[in-house]
Amino acid sequence: MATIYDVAKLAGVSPKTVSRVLNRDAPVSRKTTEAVTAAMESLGYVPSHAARSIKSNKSGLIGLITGAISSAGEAGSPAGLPEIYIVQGAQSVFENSGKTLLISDTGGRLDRVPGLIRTFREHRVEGLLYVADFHKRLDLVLPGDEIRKVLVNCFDEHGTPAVVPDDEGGQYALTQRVIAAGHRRIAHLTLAPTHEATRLRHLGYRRALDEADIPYDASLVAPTDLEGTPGEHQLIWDALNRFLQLDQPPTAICCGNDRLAMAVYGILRDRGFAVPDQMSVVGYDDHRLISETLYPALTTAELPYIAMGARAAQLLLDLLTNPEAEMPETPILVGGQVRLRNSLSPRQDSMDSKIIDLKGRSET
Amino acid sequence: MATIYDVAKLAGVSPKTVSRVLNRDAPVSRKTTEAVTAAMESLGYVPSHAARSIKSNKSGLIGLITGAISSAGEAGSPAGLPEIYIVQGAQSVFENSGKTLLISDTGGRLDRVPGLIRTFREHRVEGLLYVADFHKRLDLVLPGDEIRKVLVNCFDEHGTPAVVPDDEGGQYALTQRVIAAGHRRIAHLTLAPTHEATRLRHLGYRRALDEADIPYDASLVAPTDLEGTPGEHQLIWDALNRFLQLDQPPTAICCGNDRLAMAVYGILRDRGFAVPDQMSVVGYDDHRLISETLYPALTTAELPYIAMGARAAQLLLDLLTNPEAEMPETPILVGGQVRLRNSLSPRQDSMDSKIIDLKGRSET
DNA sequence: CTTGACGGTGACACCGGTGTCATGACATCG
DNA sequence: CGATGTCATGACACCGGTGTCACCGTCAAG
Repeated sequence: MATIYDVAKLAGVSPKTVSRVLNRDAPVSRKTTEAVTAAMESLGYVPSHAARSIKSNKSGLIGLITGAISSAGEAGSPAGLPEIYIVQGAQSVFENSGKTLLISDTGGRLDRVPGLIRTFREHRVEGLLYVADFHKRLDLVLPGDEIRKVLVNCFDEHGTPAVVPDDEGGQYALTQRVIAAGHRRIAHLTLAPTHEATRLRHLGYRRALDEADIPYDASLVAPTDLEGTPGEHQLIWDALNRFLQLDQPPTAICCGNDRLAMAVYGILRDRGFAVPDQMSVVGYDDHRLISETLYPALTTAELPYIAMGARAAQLLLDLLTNPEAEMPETPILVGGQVRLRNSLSPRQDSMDSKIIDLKGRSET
Repeated sequence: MATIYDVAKLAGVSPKTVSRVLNRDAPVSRKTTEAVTAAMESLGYVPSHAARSIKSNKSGLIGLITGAISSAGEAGSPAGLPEIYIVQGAQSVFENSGKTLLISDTGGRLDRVPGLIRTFREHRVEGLLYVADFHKRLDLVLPGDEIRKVLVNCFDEHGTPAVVPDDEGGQYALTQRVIAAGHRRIAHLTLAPTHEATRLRHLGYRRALDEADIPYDASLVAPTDLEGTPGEHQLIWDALNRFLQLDQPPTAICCGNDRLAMAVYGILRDRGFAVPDQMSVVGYDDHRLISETLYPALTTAELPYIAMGARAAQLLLDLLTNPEAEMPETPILVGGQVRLRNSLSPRQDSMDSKIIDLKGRSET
């Protein structure tokens, strides 16, 4: 690989002058510039990032740690492949700022993190993004203060800057839409109760009910702890069965995520319920592979992964550029859209006239 | 960030001795080693990759170009997010060889590739993987011979080393299983005819039919050109409708991928066909998010993305380690498993007694 | 005509490691 | 006991760039 000395010799100038042409940091005569440019061209010269960075002490690298890539492969990963979208959002922001992303994945094993951090430090990364596979609290041992860090899709107790989805607000907005369609018996088939998202989304669900003066009914709520395990279909089947045998069965079901909704479609139809005519179903995530392909297409709340990645990248850049920038004390919430599709239909059941209650009520 | 000089001063030795302790490339007394190690520890010293690589002229970096990350975000990406699995497979191999992956994505725009290559060359990457979003031929302008390249999930006309899925063999094995379950009227709902995978899988489908002496019936084959477009459901609906109105309708449907199978589930049920009792359905890809979650779970052929990524990484390492290594002339085929799940059931239809034909016939 | 400013250029040191070679202290061996 | 070899260590140059400073013209202002 050609060096700056090769270029200098070929152009008949000093290396420093070549450097000046490269960086345009001092006046160079037009004639010299042309000679140097021609020499670079003919040698296929590309400056060495390594040589630059030892001198400048700036690597221009950002480290990103994720479990997405590996955890995606094996069964039991609860959220599918979302982290990739986060990476995408971050990529686009960094690319425009001349930073290069160094991506490593944990292979799903947290004990690999120290090794990855070590590699990052060898490369003198300027900042670090840690991306979790689903919204969670964690207690990682991340490197000291010399590297700026931002957590994405997770948060810790030490006040590390973090960007997370607005699960409460998302479920609230989605449930509002279900209510607006006339439903008042709305089931909530949640994810595992230990998930942060489950807790927050349930709060949003209840807030929407409260605002519509719909009494909360615990018998309309069921968790589906297991994810990706063989017993999962049975668990969902049992939960649905309980809903359907209630005196006043639900007319709509909010599912913890799109994947759950996909399973619910199959089971409902197996039991002779048409979606959405006899039962409306909504999901969460807007995992398009599912939400757009299911028949009928699924109404769902967007989990704004791309925006989260971009927001986190922007935050990290701000922290790097402006050392005095105030670190956000609490996680930054990123909200998503409600995607209305065909799986949510106005309530057909005309026996129940309580729908009148809803009229005359304007949005809060 | 501490340097080797800081460590040397603290330990009371020369920088070169610290270097020896780091690399264990010359004998160092136990006492000195301990002093140096302690100094490194207390300073939090990590050697600079940049300084090492200018001297050694080896970066230890591998560049990977993908459209996965970005193309995943927008609608219309045919294959979902598969490239990530390829990245995973490659990651695991490189990690064990001390290589670090530099990942860039095209944002779905091929015109960005030259810029990415330029960045890679600045970083002096030793090798390059190009990962396509689905099996295709392409004609990329990749950098010259100084960088070793391997194409993954794609191939070109210039004999660039490539690793691709064995679509023909996969569809063949899958169709064999469908036949073994007793089906003889087997529809094939393909992807867009322009896809390489479509052509190859169709060959596999026909080979399996031929070997079982089942005559090929063109009326059992329909393409679904559009993917991810609004008219898609309608197109699938029409194709299924034609199948079902045949004199001898199919008892099993091979779908071009799992996504298509998911849509077929919904439409079949809408029309009152139970899966798999009245119609067996199989997919392709083994996209677990779909195949394991659909109800009933989907029989499908694995698209061995992880293995492809690993194979490509291994090939690239071989080419790097052994400069004389022979470059494979034709793309390397990687085969996958058939995943048997509940969507394929033995043919129930007892009116048709041709099933007898199959008895007495042992596998070929 | 002298002086100073500025355009244009090169010599040289330095960034943080590593390869090469030299050196001193011992241990081994004939 | 001197020659030789090994262990342990350091001095120094070098990798490929860039910051600093000095230098030489030229041209305009005083």
